[in-house]
Amino acid sequence: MSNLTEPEKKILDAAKKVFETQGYTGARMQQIADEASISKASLHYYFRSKEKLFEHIFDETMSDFMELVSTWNDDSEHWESKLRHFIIQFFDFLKTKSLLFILGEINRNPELLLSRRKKSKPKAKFITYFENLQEAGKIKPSNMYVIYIFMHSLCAYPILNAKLFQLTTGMNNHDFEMFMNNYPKTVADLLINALKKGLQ
Amino acid sequence: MSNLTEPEKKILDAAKKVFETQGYTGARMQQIADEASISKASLHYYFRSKEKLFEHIFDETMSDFMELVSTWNDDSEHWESKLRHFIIQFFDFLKTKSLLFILGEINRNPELLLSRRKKSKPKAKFITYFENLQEAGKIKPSNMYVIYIFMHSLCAYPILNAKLFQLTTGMNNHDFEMFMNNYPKTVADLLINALKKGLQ
DNA sequence: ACATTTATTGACCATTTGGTCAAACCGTTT
DNA sequence: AAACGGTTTGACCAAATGGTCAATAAATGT
Repeated sequence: MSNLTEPEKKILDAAKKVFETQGYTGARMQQIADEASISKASLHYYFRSKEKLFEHIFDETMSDFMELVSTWNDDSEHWESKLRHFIIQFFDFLKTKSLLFILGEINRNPELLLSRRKKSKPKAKFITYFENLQEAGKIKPSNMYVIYIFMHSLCAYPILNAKLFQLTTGMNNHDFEMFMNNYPKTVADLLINALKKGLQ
Repeated sequence: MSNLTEPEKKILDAAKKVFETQGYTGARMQQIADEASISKASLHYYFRSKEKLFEHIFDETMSDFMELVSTWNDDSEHWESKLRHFIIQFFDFLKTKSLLFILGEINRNPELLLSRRKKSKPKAKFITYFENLQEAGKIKPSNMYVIYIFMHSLCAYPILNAKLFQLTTGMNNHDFEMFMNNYPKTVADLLINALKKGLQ
């Protein structure tokens, strides 16, 4: 249950849209107000400054992202189907949220990460999960940091870079969409194969 | 041999630095002028407007990028060492040039790609190169578009996302640097293995 | 019905920012 | 040394932008 009022939600939705496409410096308070169908003065009534509003959006997007990637509970599901489910979920998430926004803002102002540091776990649950499986002899030895980074890269980059991939491969929108429909399965196959046979 | 004068080069270097860290909307003409140690009026003397200057930088960065990824000449080198060399080269390139800048600006204004479209090849040479190898029976059948996207993702994303990976894995700067030193070899191994054994 | 608090907004302000321009500067030619 | 073309810059401008505020309107309490 959100503790936000209706107008606050409306504003945050509008702000998210604008910040994610234009970035902090490119976003205009007037545009956010228009998107939320209120006056600029009202916008300032609810959120004191552009900076405060931005922090809200950034923290929320970042928080959603961190929550997803750190969710790796040790339930009864078999690791293989667990991994497949996660990858599907990850793709759905990435298609909605703008990871490019986060990366861009971190690049612009690396100190943005400091506020998040305290709230994050020291080691991704993903890594300990598979290290445990490995110690139990259920999968072959691999550097789980590598697997972790492989998974993220293979999932995130094709979405961030979709336009450029279309350009360099010569695929049109439709072909690329078809291609991407089948892509998550391909990624899952590769990772499962790597885990079963070991990377190094 | 560049056909640019000395002051033009100095300005473009300064502008590149500013645009790549701040983005188009965040970049300030005054900051570029300061970085190039000239007055803002001089800056406008050489490049009529911020837009013109931006187009120069964007096109140059984009052009360098396209040139690298489309360079895949069919020389005598064995495909395996060729791939290893390319990956090393690709990493070096990505560490220098700001791909995040390009992706961010394309996201902000997708029409930026239209100007580049005519100059790009319809199909990356990488893909035809390996499709030929496959037809010659030297490697196992794979979808080369998948291999292409895998390679790009595994190379580019860990560099774009370095800060966030450090945060979620709990590695410090030094550990992450050590890790990334060995990473290109790991990527090459994976891709070569996939090509030798076939993906699907 | 009246008073009080909460929302909403048009008008306005100070600052920033991309861009201009006339004047000064400098090396070369005549 | 005067004239000339290219270069440099301080001073300036118009537009854009984040933010403020007094006035008004709507909701809420008594």
